[in-house]
Parts: sequence; structure tokens; C-alpha cells
Amino acid sequence: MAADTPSSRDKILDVAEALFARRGFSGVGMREVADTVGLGKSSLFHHFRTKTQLYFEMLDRVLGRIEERLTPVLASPAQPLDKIDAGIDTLIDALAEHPSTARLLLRSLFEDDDFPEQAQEPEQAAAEARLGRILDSIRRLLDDGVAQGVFRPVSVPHTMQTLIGATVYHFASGELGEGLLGEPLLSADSVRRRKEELRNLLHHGLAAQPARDGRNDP
Amino acid sequence: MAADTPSSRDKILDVAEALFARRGFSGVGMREVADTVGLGKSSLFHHFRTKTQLYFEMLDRVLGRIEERLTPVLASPAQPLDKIDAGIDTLIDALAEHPSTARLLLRSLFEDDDFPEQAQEPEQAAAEARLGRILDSIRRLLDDGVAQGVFRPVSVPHTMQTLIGATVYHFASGELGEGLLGEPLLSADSVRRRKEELRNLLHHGLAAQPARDGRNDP
DNA sequence: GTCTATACTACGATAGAC
DNA sequence: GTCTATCGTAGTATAGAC
Repeated sequence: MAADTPSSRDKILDVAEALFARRGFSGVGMREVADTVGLGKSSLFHHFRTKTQLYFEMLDRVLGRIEERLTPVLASPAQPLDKIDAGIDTLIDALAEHPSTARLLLRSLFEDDDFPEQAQEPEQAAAEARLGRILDSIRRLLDDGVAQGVFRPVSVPHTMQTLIGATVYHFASGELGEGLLGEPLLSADSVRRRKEELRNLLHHGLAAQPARDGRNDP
Repeated sequence: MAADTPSSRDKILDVAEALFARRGFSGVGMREVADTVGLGKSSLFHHFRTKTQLYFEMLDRVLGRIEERLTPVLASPAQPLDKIDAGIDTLIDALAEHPSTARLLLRSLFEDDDFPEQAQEPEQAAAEARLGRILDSIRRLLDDGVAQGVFRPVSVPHTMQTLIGATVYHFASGELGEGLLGEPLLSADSVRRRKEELRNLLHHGLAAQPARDGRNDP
């Protein structure tokens, strides 16, 4: 399936994703995007009204890939602790698939000020709505776990923040993270180890009782 | 002590800190810095050779404030678990003191590509060395805790990544974090709660045995 | 130490030919 | 749907008067 020779639009979105992830909204010029795609600068404005629209359409596409994978996992009828394991596996796989994803997501959280004050593009609202849906489904999972007594009586918002930090931040940490780990962030080994460490932390730190584990602990 | 009418240099650094935190290196112009300080654009270049130098000198100042507070705490002869509690308290206090600190630190991790390729400024090396010292002292603490059996046999690098995410990311998360919490990230209540949640998570998730706690858990 | 003036490049965006 | 040409603005940085 797929691989239908990609349209110019898709090629532009691919390039924009890689460049915005590396240098942020203000750090990337339409000229650079055009050159990388192999088009003239003006041709970009035929496909996207403004740079801001290009940015948010690309961001929504990234969020869509996450939502698509995470939603079925979090909607399953499994127990909260199993669902959080599966959800973290899925999220980490999604972040590890494209090196730009985590960086883009993290950058998007504090690049709201970067955009020209003009009338806000509708694509921005779409991306924000999608992020809201993803966060809501995570919140429901944690709410359920606490209500059922499977999790300690933690603050759900704070726990969500910790989970985002432990997943998105980790895979966005670039040279610093690789320097600490001593290996690439996205190698198969490194990704598996991250899942394992995080799962162990949560089984000990979030579950109401330490829980039957995988390996790694006495 | 202090409050000696600040020099132009100090005022420029203060303004640069706030602006770079909000919009990143590429998103801020020397013109905007100058206007905010109340100087002509050219006067900035009398105090700082280039925009890049201004950026790294400001970043080193921010890291210096952290190092200054964290070093004595992490060098004390206390037990690992007490030291990690104290270290997190200290780090969170430092991050909560200026709203720009966490954002600046997080941005700095993936803005390495943003700078012109020219000969790298010596101020960059100074800032990187300072960050290295801070990370080393944290790593030693975790190494000790694992070696003494006070902590579970976790991966120290992965645990450092989790700690950075749980502190720096949290206080850098801006509107998203405030939307989740339903209150300002930097209010006294919110800061206290963050410390408490993180302490509880670590006492259950990192300590080898669950540990006598504060409150909040049965 | 601050200013005005300026050099040169790049930016986002548009017009209009093909 | 892509191109060349152009507009107006803002970018970093420098020269030189005060």
C-alpha cells in the first residue's frame, strides 16, 4: 500500500517537519524549505497561504499520527495499569519512529509567542483540538486508575506532566540525552530500555501496590 | 546588599533572558532587545560582540544561578535519599524564581542548530562546561544511591532524564501545563505541590524500600 | 557609552508570465 | 503548478560623530 508518488504538498510538509523540528518556527525561512524541496520559493505560497498555515498544518499531521495510534489503545477495556503500559509503549514507538516528532511537540508548547499577531489561522485551532483530545484520553485513564484504587492517590495533572516529561522530553533531548546515555536516543536498544525504565518507575511509583514486574528488579 | 543601580550590561542581559525565553534565539532581534532596554540598537554591539555572544553569556548567567544553589546541597554528606529530596527542592525553587529559567534551559537543549556556523564563541564553551558540572554532580548522587542499595538498580542516565523532564519540562510547559493544572505553574501552592508529588513518586519509585513519607499517602 | 547613518542580506508575501 | 521579478520590512553588524 501507499508510496504513490507523493504530491508536492506532501513533500513540502515532510521538509517543513524536519526543518521546524531542528530550528523552530522563526529559525526556518520559506526560502530554505523551498530549496530543500527543490521548488521555487513562490511555489510554496501556491500550496500554503502563509508560513503560519504551513506550520500548523504540519503540526496537525504529526499530532494525527500520534492520535491514530494512541486512541485505540487507550479506548480498550483493559485494566488501568495494563493500559498505561500499553499506552506508553505506543507513545514511545510513535516518538521513536520519526526523529523530529518529539522535538516538534516540545517546541510547539512554547512557540505560541512566535507567530505574527494577525488573524489566527484555522489550522491552529485544529491542531490544538487534536492535542486536547489526546490529553483528555490520558487524563481519563489516570482518573480511572485513581478512582479504582489501582494507582496511588496522585494528582492527575501532575502525573500527566511527569509522563510527558518522561516521554516527549526524553526523545527531544538530542545531544544532551545522547551524551548522558552514551548511545543514540532512537536505537532499538535505547528505545526498549526507556520503556523498561519507565514501566518500572511507574509500577513502583504509581501503582498502589508494587505489582508483578517484568525483569530487572530483585 | 545588591541593588546597586544595574549597569547597561546587566539590563541588557535581563532583557535578553526574558525575550530569548519567550521566542528563542532566532525569534528575537537585536533591535527588539535594544528598544526594550531603552538603548539604540548599535549600543548593544558595544557591550556584546555578536548576538550569539549575548545569548551564551546570558545562558551561562542562568546556569550559574542554578549551580550556585545546587552545588552545596549535592556536596553535603547526607544520605542519597535525603540529598535527592533537598536537591529537587533546591532545583525547583531555582526554576520557580524566574519564570524564564526553565524555558531557557529547555530551549537551549535543542537550539544548537540555530547559530550561524561561524567560529564558535568562547562563551558557548563556558556555558556547556557549567552544565556538565551540574549534571556530573547529579550523576554522582544517583550512582552513590544505587551503589549503596538505597535506590533500586535503575539506569542512572535514564533516571537523570526523567528527573530533568519532571522538573525543567514541568516549569517550562507554559499554557499547556497551566491548562492541565488549572492554576499558574509558579504560584506558591503549585510549586509546593510539584515538590510533594515528585518526592512521593521518587520515594515509591526510586527508593529500594517505599520509605517513611510525608503525608498524602495511606 | 550612546547616537545617527548605512551596508548588505534575508525575510514573508505578491504579481504576473508561462 | 512553477517560474522570475519585485515590494517593503527587518535582520546582523559596522563606521564614525559626539
